[in-house]
Amino acid sequence: MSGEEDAKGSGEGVEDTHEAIMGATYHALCKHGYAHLTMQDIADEFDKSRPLLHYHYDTKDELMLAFVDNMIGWVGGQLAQSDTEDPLDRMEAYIDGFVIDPGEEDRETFALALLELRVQAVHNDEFRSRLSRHYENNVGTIADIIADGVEAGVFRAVDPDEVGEFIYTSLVGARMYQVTMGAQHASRRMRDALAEFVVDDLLVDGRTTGEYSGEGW
Amino acid sequence: MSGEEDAKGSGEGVEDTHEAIMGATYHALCKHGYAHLTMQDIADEFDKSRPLLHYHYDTKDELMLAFVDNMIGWVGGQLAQSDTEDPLDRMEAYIDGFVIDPGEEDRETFALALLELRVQAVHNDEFRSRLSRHYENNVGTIADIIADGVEAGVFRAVDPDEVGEFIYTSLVGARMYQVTMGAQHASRRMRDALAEFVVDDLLVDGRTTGEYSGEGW
Amino acid sequence: MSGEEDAKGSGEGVEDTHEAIMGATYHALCKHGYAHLTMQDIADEFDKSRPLLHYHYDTKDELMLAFVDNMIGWVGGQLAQSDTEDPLDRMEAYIDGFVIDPGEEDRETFALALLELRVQAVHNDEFRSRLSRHYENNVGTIADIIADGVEAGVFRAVDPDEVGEFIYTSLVGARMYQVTMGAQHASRRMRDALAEFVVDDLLVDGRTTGEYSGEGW
Amino acid sequence: MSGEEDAKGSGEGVEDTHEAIMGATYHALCKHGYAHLTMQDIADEFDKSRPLLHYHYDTKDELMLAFVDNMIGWVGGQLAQSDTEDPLDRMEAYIDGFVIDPGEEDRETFALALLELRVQAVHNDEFRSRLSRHYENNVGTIADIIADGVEAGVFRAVDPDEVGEFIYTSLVGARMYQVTMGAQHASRRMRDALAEFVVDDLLVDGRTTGEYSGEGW
DNA sequence: CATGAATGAGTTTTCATTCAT
DNA sequence: TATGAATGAAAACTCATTCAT
Repeated sequence: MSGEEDAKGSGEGVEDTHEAIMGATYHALCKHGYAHLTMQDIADEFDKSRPLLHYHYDTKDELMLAFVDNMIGWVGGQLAQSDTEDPLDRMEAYIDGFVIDPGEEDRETFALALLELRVQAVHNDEFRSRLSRHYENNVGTIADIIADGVEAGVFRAVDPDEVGEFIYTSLVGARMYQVTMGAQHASRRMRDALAEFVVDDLLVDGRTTGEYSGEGW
Repeated sequence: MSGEEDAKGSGEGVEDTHEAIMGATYHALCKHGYAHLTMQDIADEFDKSRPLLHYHYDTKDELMLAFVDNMIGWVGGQLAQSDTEDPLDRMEAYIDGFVIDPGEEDRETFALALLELRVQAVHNDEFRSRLSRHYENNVGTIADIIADGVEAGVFRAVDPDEVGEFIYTSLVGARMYQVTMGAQHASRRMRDALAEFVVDDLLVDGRTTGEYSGEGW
Repeated sequence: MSGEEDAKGSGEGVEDTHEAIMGATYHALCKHGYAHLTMQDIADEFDKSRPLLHYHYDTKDELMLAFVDNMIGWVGGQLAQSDTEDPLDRMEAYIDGFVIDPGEEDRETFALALLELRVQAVHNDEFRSRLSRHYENNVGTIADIIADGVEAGVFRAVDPDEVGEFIYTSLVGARMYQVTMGAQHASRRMRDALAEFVVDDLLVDGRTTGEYSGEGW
Repeated sequence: MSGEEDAKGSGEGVEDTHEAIMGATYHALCKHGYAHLTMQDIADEFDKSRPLLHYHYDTKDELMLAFVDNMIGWVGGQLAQSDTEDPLDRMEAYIDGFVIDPGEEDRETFALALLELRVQAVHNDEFRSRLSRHYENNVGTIADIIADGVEAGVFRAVDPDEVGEFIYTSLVGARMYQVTMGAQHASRRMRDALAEFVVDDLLVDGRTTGEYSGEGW
């Protein structure tokens, strides 16, 4: 009987608690913003006491660093998925991944959290080294898609890194506009603009991305 | 008139002091980041004491709000200049205005300060309303250039607002990548990419922007 | 008998654990000092966890009190030994017992621990009553030696308690100087001075303590 | 008019506050002991707020260090006085300075405070270097008296440093016994014993210190 | 016995703000 | 204006102690 409890109760208990702290940190960050985030704010989003945060993470900095890793890992998991081989489809999936439609508050909130960390990174070397690698991976992912497309003859011969960075930073810029200024649909308008000006331009032959304003490419 | 009030004062002293506080705030913000910015940090960049800041601005929030207005005014002054009528030249000037080359630390620092404020805006309505208008102006400026170009027959018929926002948010995204992650030349690469994929595409007829990688268009 | 109580226990396990805790407390006290001593510090010198300390001693105060008793018992054991009857030899042994030569770090450390407890005693009645008795015993021991010497006609007729306290407090003062201020050899210099000014003076007749600076009396 | 106010109001204001903090620290230290001394305890002995302590001394350590210097300075002032040239009188004054009679609670309290700091010095290099110099001065003072006495032919030829350290450490040992264990009169008994066994022995010729138990030598 | 997890009560420290001058 | 001194509120962090297992 107690064995059963152990298996559930303490088996993953620590990991559960760590996850709970990460979640509490996430919610507190979104609610208060990095600049005003206190350990108390995090504890308030947590069903445990404030000192417990220090039991698991010695300092606030250490906790925030773990949080950065956690956020990155989360995003990394999202991007990895791709169930198709077609470069155009993969590019579509990649770009669509940045679109946040009204009502998707969770995703907007998440994007904001990442943005907050990104700005802190300027003043925090540990943050920067982690996020820097993360953003390079993001650029690398789209660059790989482009490279594959070029090789497959789907895209004209362009520098995958340059165009990849162009697409990525544009998407991030639009998302920031949407998230910080409440510019609704900005990320979707960016998707459409990229389809028209970039993807369409990359396509060899007469293939086009079709209607840009609709859901499908 | 203000001289009348204070016979022994220095006439423009108040304005000077306000300017000095804005400057100190700017330097302190860049050095410490919004999250760790204290009134003492600001006073340290100033040759006056901490209480004097409160003499001029009742609270820190009020000071920061004044600082936001100050920053926006500064930028506004920059963008207004345009000594040509040619839409292509004006677009070139607009886009080039976002390029920050290595060594231009002042401009990078300034972009960072603006970015810090932008992120705070999410949690501060006063900030947001001010910055929101500012960013709409920025988009409006490039949209006007495009509209003029379309009307002049230089650019093909596109929606000026959509393309303007595309260009603007892309530029800001690239600048953020450069500023926060130390991605050198990111803003210049964005300029080149926009020239190739957007401006070139907009041009009616055989006109092109020529060499994208060089200094001139 | 205690084995009966705990069939699967290790017989003297409890005592062993108590001894281990006392040892850990001793090492932790010497390393960190009473003022900064934490239960964690003690647990760190132990191969067991912090809560186990509370299993054996309800509170920190209780543990420290047990530690005081332990320290006193330890010292008591040392002083009891005396394999001679000659008062002069016994006095020599007593005084020499306070000499700590360079390299005898263990004894210096021990003296320091006792000193720390002594100072705490000022603010802790329980400590004081225990240590007070202890120090009275120490004074009593040397007083007895003197009394025996007087009775045996070896020492001239002095008040054993007064001279005993003089010798004892002087030795402790010198040891403190050595231990707290790093005054090497201070305890040995005290031994020599006591031999010259006190013991020599006490001796009846032409007997002298001989060379003071050497090992023997 | 305002000049008058300044001269009194703010002229010595800072020094007054510093002195008040030192005084509050002293009282709090005596009341609670170093091990349990908190900034709050100090503030409680002070008519100002807790943060003000940090305004004047950045950290608790810094405050305590200033306190050590303060204590030493205090003692230094006491010892410096000597209105006679006679070595024997000066030695009498020196030794008597260590006697604390019942009722002299202030002096007992002061001795305790110094003792607390002394024990902390073992774990605090800054404390130790300061106190070490202080104690060397104390030994040096009595050694000088002895040297003068030897030169003047009042004392027989002994090593002033050795005998000085003997006298000094003995006095401190007795005072510690009195202060920590409540051994009333211990310091006075030490005075008498030193007079009988040491001073008397040092005197050349038939001069003696006379009755030891009375006030005069 | 033994421990990882958890917590309440404190401790030092920070900081925006105010006050007396 | 200008500032040194002062403070209330809250911040991060510590620590003895307890609890569930």
